[in-house]
Amino acid sequence: MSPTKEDYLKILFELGGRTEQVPNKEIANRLNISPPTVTEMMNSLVKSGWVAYTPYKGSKLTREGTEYAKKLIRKHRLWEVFLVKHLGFSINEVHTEAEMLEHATSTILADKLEHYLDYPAHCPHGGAISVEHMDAQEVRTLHLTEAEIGVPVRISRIVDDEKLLHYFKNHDLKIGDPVTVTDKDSGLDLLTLHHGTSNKEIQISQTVAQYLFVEHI
Amino acid sequence: MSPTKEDYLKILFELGGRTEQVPNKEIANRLNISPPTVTEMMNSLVKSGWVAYTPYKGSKLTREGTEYAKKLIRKHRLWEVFLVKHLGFSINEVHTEAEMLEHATSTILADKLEHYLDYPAHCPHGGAISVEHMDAQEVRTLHLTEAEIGVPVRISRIVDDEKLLHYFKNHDLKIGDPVTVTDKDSGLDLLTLHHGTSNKEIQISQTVAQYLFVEHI
DNA sequence: GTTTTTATTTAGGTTACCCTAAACTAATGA
DNA sequence: TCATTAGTTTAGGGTAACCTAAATAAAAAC
Repeated sequence: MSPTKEDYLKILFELGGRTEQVPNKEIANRLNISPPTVTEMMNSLVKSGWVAYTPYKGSKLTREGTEYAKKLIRKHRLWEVFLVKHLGFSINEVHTEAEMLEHATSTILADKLEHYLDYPAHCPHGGAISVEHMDAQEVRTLHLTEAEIGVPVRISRIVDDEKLLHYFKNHDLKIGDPVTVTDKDSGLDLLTLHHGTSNKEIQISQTVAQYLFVEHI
Repeated sequence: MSPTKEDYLKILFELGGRTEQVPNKEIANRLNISPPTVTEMMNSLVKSGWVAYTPYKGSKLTREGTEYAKKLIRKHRLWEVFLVKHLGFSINEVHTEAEMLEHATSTILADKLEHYLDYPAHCPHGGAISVEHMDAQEVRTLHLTEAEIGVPVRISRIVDDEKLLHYFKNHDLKIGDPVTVTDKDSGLDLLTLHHGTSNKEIQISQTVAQYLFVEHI
């Protein structure tokens, strides 16, 4: 498996490719790659058994593909913990570094690293590290956009993407913060929150809010 | 720079490409690649300024190429220290892991890692870590094959290659051991040593002895 | 139920990195 | 010095991963 193909599997996972068919365009957007290249790659991933692909519909991960993606994400998150806790990187810096390291990490190395880090439960962005917990976390958590108006929730995870992390930092939102959605305006793509700790009103775009995960308190 | 090209620079450095012209065949052998591929790659490395290449003669690193190679070797050795000291890998296992990690390591990451490891002087195979020490080490140390008969020396460095490390382990040779060359037979490709710590006679092939470095005691 | 728009695919092309077979240089040795 | 051999290069070819432009399919809008 090449780093390139690993990236496709991971993105597919992050876009919900375990349960739903992910359209080519979304993958193309995320990876900054042209749609024809995605089609080509999907055919190749189908041949090696990682992906089930329906032309004009989209791609889903096979069971093997899902397992592979989870292992990659585990490696990614383990490195993030190491980089933040031991090397002193800031949460916003680690994504790019971990993105490179994950492809250069054998299973043995990941296991030894996990032991060294004393089996952390979550990465600095709140994502579950153990392959078993990843699914459980998915069940418990919901997208901020899905939270009901007036129901208090707690931010439990942020999809780790450099730009997104900056956006949330600029809006004073971080993991563990209690928030309550007070208004949703789809036309303006706006979501209004009451921020529990600062007691302030915060407005963020719904598009971006999709990448914030919350849990019921 | 691709990992592939980085490997070419590193091998060139290890084969003495700072000072001498390294023939294509040696590179081809080391990387398990066909000679025409090496020619092609050298032309490409010349174009980007890393290598000076004389057709039919061989390749030398430019100053920039040498600097680049040293930085890679530094990253490699830093990871080896981490893998052995903190993750509990054995000396023989770390080479392959470090070989992958080095290409995925930014300068910032290497710097932070070095700080975390408390600025180690040598990798587990005895190789100098700081770019400045690498040259100094070269001046001080000599190939075991160059050691004079009867003059006691100490093993200071082993080129870290999986097969070589196994070979030396099988012959009970490790870093720090005092040895004295008692005989050299070029016809049989044999080198006979008196091993200071065990007080035994050890015979190893001269071909392999080229990868053992020693210092005068 | 057409038409228009959007998404996807096909076709054809590029670069990086690898290969083998054949041609050519350079070194060796009779 | 000329022939043989060892090493290198040229020629031609392959796959992976990207691209753009054009064709086609599906979804949305009228």
